[in-house]
Amino acid sequence: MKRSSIKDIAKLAGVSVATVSYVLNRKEGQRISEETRKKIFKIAETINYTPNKIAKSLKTNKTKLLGLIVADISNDFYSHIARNLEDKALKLGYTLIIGSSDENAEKFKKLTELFSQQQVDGMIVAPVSGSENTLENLINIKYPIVTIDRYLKGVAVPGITINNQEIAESTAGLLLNKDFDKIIYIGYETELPHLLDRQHGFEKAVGSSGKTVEMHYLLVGLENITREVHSQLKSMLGNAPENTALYFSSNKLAVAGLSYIVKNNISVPEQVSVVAFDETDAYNLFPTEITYIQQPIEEMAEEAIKLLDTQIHDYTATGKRVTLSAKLVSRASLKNNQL
Amino acid sequence: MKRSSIKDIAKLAGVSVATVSYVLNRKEGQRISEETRKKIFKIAETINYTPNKIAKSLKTNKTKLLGLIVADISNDFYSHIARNLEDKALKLGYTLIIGSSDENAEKFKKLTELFSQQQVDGMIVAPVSGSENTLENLINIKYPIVTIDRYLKGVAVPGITINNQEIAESTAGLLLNKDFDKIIYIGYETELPHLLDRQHGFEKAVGSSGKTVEMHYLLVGLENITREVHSQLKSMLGNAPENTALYFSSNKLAVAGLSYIVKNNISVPEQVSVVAFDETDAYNLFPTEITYIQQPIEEMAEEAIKLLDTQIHDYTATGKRVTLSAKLVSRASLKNNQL
DNA sequence: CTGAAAGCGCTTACAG
DNA sequence: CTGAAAGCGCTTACAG
Repeated sequence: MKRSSIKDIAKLAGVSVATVSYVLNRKEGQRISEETRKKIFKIAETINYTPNKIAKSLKTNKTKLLGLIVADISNDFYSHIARNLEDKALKLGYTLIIGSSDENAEKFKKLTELFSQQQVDGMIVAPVSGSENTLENLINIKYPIVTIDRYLKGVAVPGITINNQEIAESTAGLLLNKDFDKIIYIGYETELPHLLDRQHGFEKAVGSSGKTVEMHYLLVGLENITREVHSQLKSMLGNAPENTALYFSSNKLAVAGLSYIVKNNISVPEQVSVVAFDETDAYNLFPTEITYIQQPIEEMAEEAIKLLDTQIHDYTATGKRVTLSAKLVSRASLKNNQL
Repeated sequence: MKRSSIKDIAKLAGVSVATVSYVLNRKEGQRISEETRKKIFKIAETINYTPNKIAKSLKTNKTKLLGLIVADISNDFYSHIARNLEDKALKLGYTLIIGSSDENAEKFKKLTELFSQQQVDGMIVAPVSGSENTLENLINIKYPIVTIDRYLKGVAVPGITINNQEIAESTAGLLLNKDFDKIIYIGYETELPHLLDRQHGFEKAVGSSGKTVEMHYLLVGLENITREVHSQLKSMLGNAPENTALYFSSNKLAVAGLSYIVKNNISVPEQVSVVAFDETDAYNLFPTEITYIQQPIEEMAEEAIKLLDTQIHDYTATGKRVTLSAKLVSRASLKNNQL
């Protein structure tokens, strides 16, 4: 594979590489005569010139590359985040490098190192438990970083979050007002603040209601989440539950839980009402339309890129956080959902 | 953001940059005295040195970056492909840049240009209709390319495919042998060879059986696939279908179709048997376990990376194609599925 | 209106 | 065992 360079064009046009560079970068319209401009463009086209951004990057210290670290790109939520980020990034001339951390702090660190070596202009990350130090080191050297979805306690880095606690609290309130005989909460056992926020919001509503709710916590990143959820539901619901509400704090948990419901012919919302955090196409295959909490993914992506771009051009470690609002999409899986 | 360079280390260690480079790259174990080696490593660590791969790339003409172009990264199938490619690539020291073409030849071309400017060492692409020229130009300059999932007619480029025609034919044969009163095929109206292969395989089996099958074709990349499939099924199935079989040629079509079935309380497989190409988590929420054709995604990713790596190290435009086998996962949605 | 030259951070033959 | 030097393909003050 042989690539042509600015030098080749210069030689063919009988001008200096400087001139070629000026023309190709469309700088200072008046600088170069229209004649040479035309000649240069034509030659560039005929020899099929593509600029070497690597060389440019070395000189300008900008790569126009952005690193994205998610927990797992094959997860619905993150692949949609990635897709939206890709679009927004492209608009500002950035290209995305994507890596999956697998909820592993060591792998997370490796990815940041990799990205840093590739000289990405900035990173958008969904940090994992135990990656506080990694993030802090990046902040210390003023590497432009923005968190998305998640954040870490005590680490002052700009980022995008949603109103986790608030939306969980109001949703819980909705459930508590509907006089269910039993409310079951299926969430994660985790240190991740954004998940704890959701949990605390839920608990707060429960506390002030004076009612009891069965809370169940599963480990984040569990191998066989489905089996785990099934066995939990089996002991809690049995085969003939009545007037019960089920709250899932992620779409993965919801899919696992709904598959149990389907397999056991439990009817929704007659026997069990269901509310879930986050959406997924899978809901469409469930007999009842699922009530879920919808995150503003496109907006999150837009704000994340905007915030990162700002950091790149003018680094100020303010730890500015943007909070967006998730909303409850009320559908048939929640009884009397018009109330 | 201030980064330290090899020069900083050289100065601190009182040696030349050449020496530092040799040590850090662990070349020729004997060359440098153990003493200086240790000193250099220590200094590198204390000043937190990260190599600038951009500079290295400029010199070595290798970036260790791979470009991946899929139709849409938020699509289940492609996000899983991407995830597996990411893992395999990392093992060989490559990092993935990902872009979505949206089935748009112009966007596909733009992405290849972008990747080429970023000097990716090679590309893994799922080409779109109309991108023959783009691919050919890349091949002409001997850019290492591997196709995955799809391929294009008349373009000799190495790639990974599955036995599309064969698996579609044998699956169709299975359906035709089960004396359904009606068999309905829902596929795509497309020029994409891999999809045509599937269609032709299906048609071949139908032809040799002497039976009739209702074939329906939808445009690839349709905006509202769900509505379209619903309206098709409404006219073909009505509300009380009997002894009917439904074949979907992608997971997206299947999800659309199954949501119709769910909403209309049609029972599977009692009234309608269902077979789909490709899988998705969503199947878990459907009351009956879905019979589907499973592609060997991990193996496809492994072979793609291997093939591309080979091309990168020794370019020979042989157009070598690797064909892997998809297999039918037989479950309850197909009546008498033990036969 | 245009060119010569330095320099971005590395690698690597070559010389000693 | 180690260093001086060229060069990868660009950009950009500076000089004319």
